[in-house]
Amino acid sequence: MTDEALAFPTARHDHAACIAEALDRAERLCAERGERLTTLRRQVLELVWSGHAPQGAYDLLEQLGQARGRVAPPTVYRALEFLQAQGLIHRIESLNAFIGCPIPEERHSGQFFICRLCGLAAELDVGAIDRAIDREATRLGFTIERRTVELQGLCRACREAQA
Amino acid sequence: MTDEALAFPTARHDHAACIAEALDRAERLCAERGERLTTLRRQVLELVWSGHAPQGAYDLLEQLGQARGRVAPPTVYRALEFLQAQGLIHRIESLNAFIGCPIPEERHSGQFFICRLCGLAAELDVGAIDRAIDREATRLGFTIERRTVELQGLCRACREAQA
DNA sequence: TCGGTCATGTTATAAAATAACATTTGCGCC
DNA sequence: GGCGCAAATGTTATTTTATAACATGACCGA
Ligand SMILES: [Zn+2]
Ligand SMILES: [Zn+2]
Ligand SMILES: [Zn+2]
Ligand SMILES: [Zn+2]
Repeated sequence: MTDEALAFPTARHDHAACIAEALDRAERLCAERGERLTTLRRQVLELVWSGHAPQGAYDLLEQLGQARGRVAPPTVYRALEFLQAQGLIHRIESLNAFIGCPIPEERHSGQFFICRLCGLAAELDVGAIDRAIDREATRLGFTIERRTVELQGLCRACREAQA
Repeated sequence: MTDEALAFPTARHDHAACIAEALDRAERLCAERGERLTTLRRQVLELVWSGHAPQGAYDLLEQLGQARGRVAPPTVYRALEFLQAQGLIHRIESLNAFIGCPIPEERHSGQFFICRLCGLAAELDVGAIDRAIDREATRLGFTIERRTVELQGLCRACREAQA
């Protein structure tokens, strides 16, 4: 993150700072809420934040295995469930994968732009998109509880590299 | 469908007509395109259209097993792949399920409003939503290839029944 | 330090999807 | 009609993703 939260992650930004900031915010948030960000949960969050590309649960599982020996699926899934409940990560439905949330303080669903070449994903929270959806829901009499907005394609860098 | 295409399916509409129309349009479309809507594919499409709730691949597999004995997963998945390629069905990512498309003639992604109580799903193609997303993509320099917009919650009927 | 709750470990299994190869079917061509 | 190819389906095995159920351990207040 570090300032480019809610934009497409640039190729060369200080990602160590992203990770550090994400972990700090997670600590603060959990403290405020009286929730326990245990070592395991913190490790999983750190792994999710290892890049700006969504991470699969079994990738995380394997990486986690390096840090601690032998880890079973429920270990990772439970941590992911906690992190999701706290709004610290989002699940990308179209990829069966997870990504860190740059603005965990506010509850939201976000819109995800995901590049199929470099794998990077940008989370945005564009009011205009939400409002267009809300208007339609109102017209239908539909009460929205959960939103999934995922756009896949090519990011600017990858499209330019293509040509 | 039968007229209420792109609206929330009403509790008591002539669903037999929906199915018949969907199958007719599929026949016509495939004929136009020189594609083969085989018996198997037609059966799977009919099963997907058995209601307006998204159907899981293994549900379809089981139902298909009634018509023909012993069916293996690839059989159903291949039919679903074909139907998707022809735009006759959409995959609902957040449910790992499939639903019939009411307007298969036009290529589109659609927005899905899915009720968590009755399970019904409405496909809409709201220009305002697409445009709001497109504007953001342009701003980012992102080229969209595939859209996933799924809203889950309560339909009007279920919300009213709740109260 | 006791007792309860929440977190994690462990084992097994369910659910969803695909790979790889064999067989059959449909269809144009002779 | 019979031949040969390509597409569709069958078959078997396996991969990937996710959860159920129960055991053990850590933390925290009384
Ligand atoms: Zn970063
Ligand atoms: Zn977010
Ligand atoms: Zn109907
Ligand atoms: Zn559609």
